[in-house]
Amino acid sequence: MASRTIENYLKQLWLEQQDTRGKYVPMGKLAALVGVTAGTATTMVKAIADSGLAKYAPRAGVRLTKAGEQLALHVLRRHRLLELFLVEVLGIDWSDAHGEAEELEHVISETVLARIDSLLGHPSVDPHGDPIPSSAGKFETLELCSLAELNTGNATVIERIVDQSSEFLRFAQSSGLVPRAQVVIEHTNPQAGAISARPAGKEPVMLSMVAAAKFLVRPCNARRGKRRNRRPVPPVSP
Amino acid sequence: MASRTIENYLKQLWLEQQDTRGKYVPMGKLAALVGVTAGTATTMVKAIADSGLAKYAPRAGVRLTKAGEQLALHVLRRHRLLELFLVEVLGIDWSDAHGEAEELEHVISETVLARIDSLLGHPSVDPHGDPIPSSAGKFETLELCSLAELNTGNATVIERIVDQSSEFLRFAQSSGLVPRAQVVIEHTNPQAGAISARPAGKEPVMLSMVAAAKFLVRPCNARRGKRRNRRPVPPVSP
DNA sequence: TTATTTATTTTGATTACTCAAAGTACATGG
DNA sequence: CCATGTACTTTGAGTAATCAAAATAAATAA
Ligand SMILES: [Mn+2]
Ligand SMILES: [Mn+2]
Ligand SMILES: [Mn+2]
Ligand SMILES: [Mn+2]
Repeated sequence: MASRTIENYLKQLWLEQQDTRGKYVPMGKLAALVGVTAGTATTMVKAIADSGLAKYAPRAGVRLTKAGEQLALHVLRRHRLLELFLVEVLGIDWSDAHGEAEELEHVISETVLARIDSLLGHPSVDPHGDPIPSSAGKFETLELCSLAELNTGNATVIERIVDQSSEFLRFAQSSGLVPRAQVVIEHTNPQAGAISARPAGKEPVMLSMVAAAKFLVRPCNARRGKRRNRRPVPPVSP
Repeated sequence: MASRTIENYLKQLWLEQQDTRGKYVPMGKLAALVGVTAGTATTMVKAIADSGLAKYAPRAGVRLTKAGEQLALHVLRRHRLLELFLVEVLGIDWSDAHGEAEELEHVISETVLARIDSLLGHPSVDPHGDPIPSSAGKFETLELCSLAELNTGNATVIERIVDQSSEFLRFAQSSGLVPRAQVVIEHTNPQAGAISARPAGKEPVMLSMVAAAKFLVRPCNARRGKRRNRRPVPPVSP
């Protein structure tokens, strides 16, 4: 069994290598994500590679093997099911669930996880709209675009929020910008780099393009003029 | 914050020193309970003593200080609330709950614990009938006697079971000898060192005195003739 | 191309926990 | 009062994870 330290490395690696088909994750990046020095990451990655869970290319970076991906997906499944459980069953605040799950994901047994899963009705997304991998390690992502890509007058439903920081989540919740909320784009101002979005039954909210890009929505009908190459897979978060 | 290793030492120490007012717990005993060699226990206990959580007397043993007791009681509270939660909310098997809680007790946050506590309605005993310390670290024990101390014809209610091993718990459950179950003593045979107990609506069960002593009951009216000094506090289990 | 900056790796040390085995204290029983 | 066995402590060594700082490689700028 992988230690909790290694589980964390694997999960961060998976999240990071998701969008970069085939590219290696640089050591510095991984170190920052896990929260250790680069030297520590190098040492750990070599150990992980020795156990067959990753491929390590000195001075280039690291990438999970199939085995490593499977293990990472199981950790991710535990994490996201736990997040949903904490929010839905225990009433833990949305913005705190992530931190709690970060610890629990390493100690929960398969038995308990299975009970949680069935208690929640085998859900497919966590409280942030992030997809939950199946127990077989299968993982599906919807094609979504973000609030930043919509024009004035468009109406959509928020499906997913790709920022786990409690501050941002608290802001999102207090504005009414939560998964499953209907939203209308009131104004777009490309010059100012900002838009105004109004969640159904709430006050309009000003969002910078950076902030707007964190809200993934559906349907994604009307595209802004300049867009040509839609991003293939949205950035993924724990 | 105490590491999970130290939390385990503290909890075992507390359970062990409960009934022995003032006596020191010998190193060998503690080592066996925690599952390490005697040398390891000695080293750890010296560290624990240095941090003020226990008093260590070489060649005599170790005893928790007030501070150590408080910490131990918080771990015990987490353990027992989790056991009840696993059984009541998640439907985990009675006999598995202990092992699961043994891990979870070290990672659950105060916030999550408080939610669990209120979800369960601030319970006072865990699934084995063991009392749950209050969040302030207060701890109450009922005066109970055991099935082994009753005479033929006596009827009582099982309040508590003082053996956490899954095998014993599975046996107890399948026999109907669970907390809150009504039981009648059908026969006592001091010569054979065995009794026969019949749970309401179930078949009678043969129990050795050792096994019978693991079921604590109430009311405790009729005492066997030979008993004079009733045990002050019953043995405690995690 | 050479020099400088930046990213990465290596080295040496530290902390927490553990065991095996050697050494020491002590109760006990002759 | 010595001899011995048992319980306990000490010692030496190992594993997992970490950091700070020195060494190295690669990318970039001059
Ligand atoms: Mn984690
Ligand atoms: Mn999430
Ligand atoms: Mn434990
Ligand atoms: Mn218990």
